[in-house]
Amino acid sequence: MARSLPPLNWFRSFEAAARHLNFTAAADELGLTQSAISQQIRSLETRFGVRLFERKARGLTITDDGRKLLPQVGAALEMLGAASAKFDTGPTESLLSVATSVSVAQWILAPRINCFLAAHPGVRLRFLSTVWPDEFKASIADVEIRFGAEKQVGYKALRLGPDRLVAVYNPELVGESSRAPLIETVGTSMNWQKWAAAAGTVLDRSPVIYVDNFGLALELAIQGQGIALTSSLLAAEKLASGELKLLEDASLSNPEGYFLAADENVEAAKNFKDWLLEEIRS
Amino acid sequence: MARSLPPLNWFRSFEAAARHLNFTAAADELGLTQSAISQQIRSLETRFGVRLFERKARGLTITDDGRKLLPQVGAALEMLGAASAKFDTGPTESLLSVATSVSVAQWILAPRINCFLAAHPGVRLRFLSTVWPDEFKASIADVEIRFGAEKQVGYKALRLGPDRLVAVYNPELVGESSRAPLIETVGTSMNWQKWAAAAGTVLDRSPVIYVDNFGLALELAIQGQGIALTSSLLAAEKLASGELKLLEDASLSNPEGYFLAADENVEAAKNFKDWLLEEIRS
DNA sequence: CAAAGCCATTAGTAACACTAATGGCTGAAT
DNA sequence: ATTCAGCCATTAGTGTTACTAATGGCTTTG
Repeated sequence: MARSLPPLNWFRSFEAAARHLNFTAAADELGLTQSAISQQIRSLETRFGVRLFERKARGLTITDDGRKLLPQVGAALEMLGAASAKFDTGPTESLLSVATSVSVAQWILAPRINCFLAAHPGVRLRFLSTVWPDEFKASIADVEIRFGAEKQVGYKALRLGPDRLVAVYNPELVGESSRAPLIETVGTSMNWQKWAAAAGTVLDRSPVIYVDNFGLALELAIQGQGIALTSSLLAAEKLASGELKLLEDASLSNPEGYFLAADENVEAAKNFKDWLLEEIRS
Repeated sequence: MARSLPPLNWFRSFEAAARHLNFTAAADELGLTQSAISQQIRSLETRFGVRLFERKARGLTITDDGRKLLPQVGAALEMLGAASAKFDTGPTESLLSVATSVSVAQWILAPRINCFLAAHPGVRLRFLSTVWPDEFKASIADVEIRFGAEKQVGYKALRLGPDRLVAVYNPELVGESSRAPLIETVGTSMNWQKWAAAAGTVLDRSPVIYVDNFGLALELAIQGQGIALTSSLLAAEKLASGELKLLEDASLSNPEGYFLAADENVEAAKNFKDWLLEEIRS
């Protein structure tokens, strides 16, 4: 997104034309003239330097380039359409819904959830897993645990912690060798360069594996696939048990982390929140 | 998409302002003036009838409505950016993108990925994790592993298997007691009723925990949280090692499973596909 | 208290996004 | 073979939009 994007109307016209394979029909659908559609598509083609449609006597055929462009444009338009519409909140059932990052589900909740259930008999749980913050799931859940930066979450959300960025490896499988592949998590402001700077060391290689959540990075480390930059919160038990070790004992404060928010009007949600905060504290 | 969408530039300005929480910084980033940003945000707020930001003396805070809007707008912008970037003359890097169900990432790929990397030195990996099939990630990935039913995936996709629906528990933590909580995975056509019918047994209780992917069900079982209905493909190693046991030795054919598709024009993707099919076979 | 930070508003205008009209090309129908 | 229909491309015109520079208001900081 370094340069400006074409106007949204160009994309809309492209998507409609691709569906109808006919500028005139697309124009009818969008309430424009055929001329406008023709000009927008030509502008888009000029901008991208490719032909998006072949013009035939009775309409269009889409080119390979046009076919490539279509899924993302279609999805983006749908997303912006949904974003512009109001969401319906589904009726809340007696079931406690927890929208949670898959990483937290795997490493924090899965080992401990029996304690919560034992302390609150009769409560049933529904987990809604997310890789990235998911507003739809959050809007229908009673509790949300999301990954992100503090300034992007509500002031009522509490960060789960302490949580720092650490480099971990499995000493049994990787050994003390520092030649193991580097594993980096994308989608955060942290990376191996920053860790190395904080550790006062120099990286002699680039990461080999990129993942999009700290939980998978941690799993790969445990499986001996390499040295992973991940969250100390997630890795806490494995570090305490010695199954994982810190590389260089260096850790970084991480602006992104896991934030917990609960619907204070739902008793079970409040209980869950209190319980989880206590679990992490101890 | 019944009515026209706001201009794309409004969404861009909104996203930048939400990131910076400062119109002036957003303006600098987008190469516009603060005035333009201010007007665009106001126009967007007027259009939606909600306040997206609270204005403070030293910048902004984002409202709940703004927070709701942000992820979809961010994702759509990223999509359109990626779609547009495809037509820039950027050389494709030697990074193999794998869009994969989190369950397969955790249970199948994480323990084995070193074998692939060892056999193909120089290949770097980027994992794009999904809970549900994600067309965007699939469209930008070289390999896709998706959960679903055969009739919903392309004819070229191969099912990973054999894979049946099994009920598993951790004998060490749960013991032989059949009073442990039931864990059920939603989003498939299978459930505890069907399993019981196939096993010729009767359920005397309802599930306590619902999860939305087989991988988390399996994790909960291993952690001793109960008896989980999950995929035999995912559970294979834990069953072979005895860490998990089958309840009643009953298993069901499952119409939903994990399907693998690779871009045959990408050498590394073909290699990955061949490797994974071989791994699962052995 | 003065200065800095930062948003809101106004007036002005270049650029854009469309329309109506016209023309060119191909395929279908006779 | 000829005519007609379908449908895209292009042009000229113009109303609207999207921006800028300038200014003002309010709060916070030093």
